[in-house]
Parts: sequence; structure tokens; C-alpha cells
Amino acid sequence: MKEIFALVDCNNFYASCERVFNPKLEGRPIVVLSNNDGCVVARSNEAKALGIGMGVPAFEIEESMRKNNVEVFSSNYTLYADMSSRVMETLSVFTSDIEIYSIDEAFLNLDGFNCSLTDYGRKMRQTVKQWTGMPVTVGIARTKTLAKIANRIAKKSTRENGVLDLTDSSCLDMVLAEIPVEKVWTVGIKTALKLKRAGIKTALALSNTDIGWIRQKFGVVGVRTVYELRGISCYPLEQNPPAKKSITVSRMFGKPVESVKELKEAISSYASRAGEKLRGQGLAAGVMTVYVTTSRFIENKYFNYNTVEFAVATSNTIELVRNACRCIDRLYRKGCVFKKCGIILNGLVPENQVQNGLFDNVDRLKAKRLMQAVDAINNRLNSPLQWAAEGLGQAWKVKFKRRSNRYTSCWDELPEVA
DNA sequence: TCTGGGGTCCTAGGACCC
DNA sequence: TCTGGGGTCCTAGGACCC
Repeated sequence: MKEIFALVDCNNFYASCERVFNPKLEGRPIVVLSNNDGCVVARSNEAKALGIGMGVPAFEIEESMRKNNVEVFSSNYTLYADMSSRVMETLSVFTSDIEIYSIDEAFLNLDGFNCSLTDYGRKMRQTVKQWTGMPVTVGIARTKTLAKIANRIAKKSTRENGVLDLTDSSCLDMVLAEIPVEKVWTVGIKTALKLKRAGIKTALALSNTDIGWIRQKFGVVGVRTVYELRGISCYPLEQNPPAKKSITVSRMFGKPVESVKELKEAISSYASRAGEKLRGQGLAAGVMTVYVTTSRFIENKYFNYNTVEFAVATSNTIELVRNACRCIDRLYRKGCVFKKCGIILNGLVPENQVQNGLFDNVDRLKAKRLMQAVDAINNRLNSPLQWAAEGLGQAWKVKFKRRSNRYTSCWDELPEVA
């Protein structure tokens, strides 16, 4: 039996989140910036119309944004995460076969629905808007790749009214002929360049390419993409996402770091956050990698990393912090101006399946109780506890100068009605 | 002065074994 | 002591996604 996928995608998600709680922003150009207010990560349609590109460094367009009265926001991840779960919860009313693909996208299986899929898509769209305030677009097709394309067209064309069903469409070839090959899902910048050099410029041309040639030049990923464009599904709906294979915490510094002391404070803070993530998912890590780097944009770049293997997989913050600091001792180089460091945890295993070591003399039960107590307090009270190793001044900490309120998750920041 | 963060999958090549 | 070849496992790096 052939499948039917719907891709529901929030429009300009971060920008729309800001608008939901601030109606004055309706019709205004909005831009949301990355950590440290570094570069543009989301734009409202009005901002796109002004020619503001995705990923552009904020300092380059400061002047033009001021001139055009663009509303600028720092990222407010707490707000976005909460809005995301509201949208996903609403969507799951329409089918339980749902895959949350990213913070602002979900694939739904609409197989076997005995109704007009376009009407059903419109109903979803209206309901999400009414219940959460979030505008979404729906693309429907036989494969995930084609659903992505349907969604793209529905977003661009006002005629579709936010929903496009390409299932068994007689004009699929015409549609694909209009899609530049670099806009196809899984075709990135490098692949697009190679394809274009071979004369393949549209999604239609790609779907008509010889499979053997694709296999040789682009491996199995390329082959899957071609099949998906032909309507043969290669990527099933993933309802129970597989367990995480790695956990990363890394940040650019709010201000450059030159001392080993500050570097250790920062890595301690990230290690602590990584520990929270581990325990939140019921996992323990067997391997830890710490890295440090100077700016990518200078000569004499310095990047280096150090990896530690734990004899017994751990989720104990004290152990993570101690080892992360030892890594910093090995990585630190005097005279370098560091811009970023990070910690990556690998070898993840469920906490209750950790292999104990023969010569392990750590009181793991005691450590576990301590972590549980810390997590309980931090979860309940907006994270008042932090480790001494994280330091007090924290000048390196990420800057969010223009952050909006956490309207939905913080008592002190609820929206007020005058 | 100012350029994000967190993931996954695939492949090539080296190490190692038989 | 010398030789060939095939298989597996692991890892680093590339490419991509949002």
C-alpha cells in the first residue's frame, strides 16, 4: 500500500512566536538573532521582503534594520520550546501517527483517510491557529521529499491558501520542473554544485537521472532522494525516535576568553548542562570530548580537542566537570583568544544498564541521590543552584540583549492586559 | 569590536585478524 | 622467513538537516 505524508511546518517559527504575544508586531518586519545576537536565524515575511538574508551577521545589517524599523529579538528558546509543544499537541489531535521532525515541523501519516485531504489540511491549519496563534502550512504527498516540496509551494503561493495536496497530482512533473535542485531535501550546497555541473538543475531533472550514475556519484543518500522524487517512499514515519547517540553543549563566548580560569568556568557550566540533559533522558555517557577554538575568521586559528573514556559510564555532574577541566588543562594554549568551547558526550547507555567496574570505588548511589536532589530543585525553582566551578562573574556568558519575556513558562513574565 | 547550536548518517581508509 | 587476499571493526571527516 502506498503511503501519504503531510508535512506541517510553522511559518517563520521564531518570528511568529514573538508575534503571538505581541500583536503590535502584526504586519511589521521581525528578525530573531542567534546566541550573542550574532546572526539572523528567523525573519517574518516583511523582513524577507526587505532582502534580509538567513544567517547574515547582525552587525552587517544593523544600519538598514534601523532605517526600516525592523523589530529585532534575541533568541528566546524557552518560549519557542513551549510554543512548539503546544503546536505538536494540537496536531496529534488529528492523527496519532505523527513524527515530530524538528522544533517547527511534523510529519503526519494521512494514510487511509476517507475525505478530502486538502479539507483536512485546512482544518488542521485553522485549529492550530485558533488554539495556539501559530500560522502553519501543510504539504501533502506520497513521500516525505515530495511533501516538503508541496509545503514549499503552499508557502510561496497565496492561491493554495496554506495547504497543497500533491498526492496523485497529474501536474507533478510541471511542479518539479519549477523547483531548483538545491531546494530538494537532502541536496545541500556541495551536492547541488556537482549536480548542476552535470546539467541537472531542477527537481524534475534529478528525478529522471539514471540510478546507477547517482549511486556512483552520490551514494545511497542520492539514490533515496531520486526514488523519493519518483514517489517511492524511502524514509518512513519515525514515531518512536531512536535514542540519542550524542549530546552536545557548546556556546560562543559573550566576550573573548584568554585565561585558563575562565575557560574552565565556561566548560564547567556546559558540563553541568550536559549532565542535566543526560539525566533528563535517563542516560549515562561512556565517552566525553572537550574542544576549544579561537575565531574561525582569523589567521593562526587554533582548534583542538581532548577525549576521555570513563571506566564506568556516568551522568554525575561532579565527574563530568572534573574531567572537563582536566581536558582544558591539556588544551589551553597561552596567548590564544578563545571564542568558543564545547563538550560532546558519546557512548550513551541507559542509566539502568550501566556496566559496573570491577575496581570501581565510587559511591554511585550517593552521587545519584545528590544529582536527583539538585535536578529536583532546579526543575521546580527556575535553576537557582549552580556549581562553584562555574564561577561567579561569568563575563564569558552568552549575551541576549533583546530577549522578549518567557510569556508561557515564567510567572514573573506572563503577558499583561492593560 | 560584532559571524549560532545541536544533531544524524555515510564513506573512505587504516588497523587488525585469519 | 616469505607471500596474498579477504573480511570486520573503528574512526575521522564530510555533508546535510533544522
